[in-house]
Amino acid sequence: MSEGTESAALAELAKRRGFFFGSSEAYGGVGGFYTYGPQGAALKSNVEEAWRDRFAVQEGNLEIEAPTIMPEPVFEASGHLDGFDDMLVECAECGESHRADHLIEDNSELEDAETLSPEEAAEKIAGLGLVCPNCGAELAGQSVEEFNLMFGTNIGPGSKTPGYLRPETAQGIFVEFPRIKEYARNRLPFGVTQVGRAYRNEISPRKNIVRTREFTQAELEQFIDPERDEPDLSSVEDVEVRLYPATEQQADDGDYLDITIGEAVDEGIVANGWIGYYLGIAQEWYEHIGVDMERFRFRQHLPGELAHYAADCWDAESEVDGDWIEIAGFAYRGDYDLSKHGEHADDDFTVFQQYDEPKTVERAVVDPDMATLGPEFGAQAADVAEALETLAERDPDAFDADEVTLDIDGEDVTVDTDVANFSVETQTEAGEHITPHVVEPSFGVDRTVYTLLVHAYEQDEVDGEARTFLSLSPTIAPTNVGVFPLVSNVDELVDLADDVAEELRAAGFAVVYDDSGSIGRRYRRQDEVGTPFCVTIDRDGIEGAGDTTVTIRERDTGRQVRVPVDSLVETFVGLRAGTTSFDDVLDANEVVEA
RNA sequence: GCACCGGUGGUCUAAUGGUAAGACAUUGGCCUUCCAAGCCAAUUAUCUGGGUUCGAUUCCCAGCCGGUGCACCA
Repeated sequence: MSEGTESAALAELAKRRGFFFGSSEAYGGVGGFYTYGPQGAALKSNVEEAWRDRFAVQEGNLEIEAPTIMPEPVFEASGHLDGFDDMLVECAECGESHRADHLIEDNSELEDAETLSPEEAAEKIAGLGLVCPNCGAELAGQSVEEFNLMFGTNIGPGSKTPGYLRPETAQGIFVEFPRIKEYARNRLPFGVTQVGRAYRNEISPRKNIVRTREFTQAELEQFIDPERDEPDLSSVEDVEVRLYPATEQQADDGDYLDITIGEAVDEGIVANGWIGYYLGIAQEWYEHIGVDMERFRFRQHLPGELAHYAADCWDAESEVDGDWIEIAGFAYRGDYDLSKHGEHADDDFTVFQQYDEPKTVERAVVDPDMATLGPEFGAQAADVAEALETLAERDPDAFDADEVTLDIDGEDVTVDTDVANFSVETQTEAGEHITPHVVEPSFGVDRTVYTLLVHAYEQDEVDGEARTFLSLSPTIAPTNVGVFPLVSNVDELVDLADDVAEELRAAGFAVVYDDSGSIGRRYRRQDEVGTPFCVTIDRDGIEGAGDTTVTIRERDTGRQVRVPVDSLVETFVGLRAGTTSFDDVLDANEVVEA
């Protein structure tokens, strides 16, 4: 396919065949929201299930499901609210957008420009005669636009409890960390996954389901002790990946690096072993579900591209119409998330790590005599006691004197040293509280579905007629099997086809039964939704001596094989799981000549 | 959000200041055939609002939706 037409052709097919289409079209439509039709919903569900199996079940990770709405303080802690009141002003000359509040603060005495209304900010800009930092043009007269990337709402009656639709599923995991760590029995490392919706009020949704305002993420937060926990790379060290490191992107003749995970980690190209581990798993998973690995790469974020908290980040990218789209991100987030919640929330976001050997330490402690401090200092007594403890840790020598001087709310207070009951004790420390670091593989499910569809979209020619088909993997194809009586006016064929469809459905397959029109037309319908196999019941199969047989047709090649009807379920179980290939079925049965 | 372009049955296209044509698809019937067969019939459309006009799907304005570029994507 030539560039630029692939996604258009797919969008047309997606609408017509029930994969996805714009939502609420009956009411004029709404930007950035899509509805998955029957085929799309099934495909997406299969992708999610495949992800869940690989990243939660196979890894022994813990899956949770948190609400999509969380109260405001969560996002104060996470930093998502910072961008809430951002004001943008666009230069009419060069088109560059600037943060209006920052411009004003940089050029005036004002320090809280963020609190201005957009109208006030626009007046300030005009009043101060501000110019575009990029090209120097006057900004006066330009309107100031406010943008909120989070959807806000109110929780309960009235508007006393503001809340937001989560802009990423990750916060649901971080916020519940104190309880999850208990569930995990306080033993690092452990991973927590969540598949769910996230919401961003995008300024400009684009490229159909690639950037929407409501989307599905599959996220994994791997919690580790950076001092102790190393991933076991043995299962992925030989996995070959195509890397596009920052150094190559910056080089004039930058190129991809085809390399194994083991080498990439050894050579420090992928600096963190955990990131390397998940790149390897992701590589295999994408291949398994049918991403075209010739149109796939891992691209490292450039230094300027990194979020302020991320030490390193790699994106999985797939190629569509000549553009690369981000379909997953693998970020080393350090202890940023849990530290932030630890500071803002009441709960404890640390894990107690026991030392291999308990440590013996000498520690200066005080045991203030409150019976004396209470009457003497009244309401300040507790502060005095606390100040004594702090002083003991910081400057034990101060207790050598007869009295110590403390700073209580800016006031010097003198206390007899005796009252403090100062001593140096020998203590045994069994371990320490650490804030776990986070490695975050985060997958965009919708973009993965889109990639699968685009990469599966193929056209060929059968008997001089163009044919369109989706070469989806049997593992994730939304419809597993089409079942057709060759003709619809022979009761024996129709009855047997009904029985076959029913039996396959009972065995857990998504089956489409179709007896309308010509057989070729029915094959084409299934080709367009990527149904990998069709079963046709014909006269040859039910007449004459011997077992009743039917034919199975393979979507991509049109090859057919005649198999006993009794073997269908077993055959399709193998074909769907990928443990049997169609060639295996051909070898074991009678091939039908075209 | 800005700029440019576009919006006609389910889909893809045509045409038009005088009430919309075709293909494919869909449904029913005939036929019964392993790759979109044929024949007969049927269903289905001018994005929304305002303006100009005797009359607007057509021209103008605004909005909505989509595409592309810019910006944004924490």
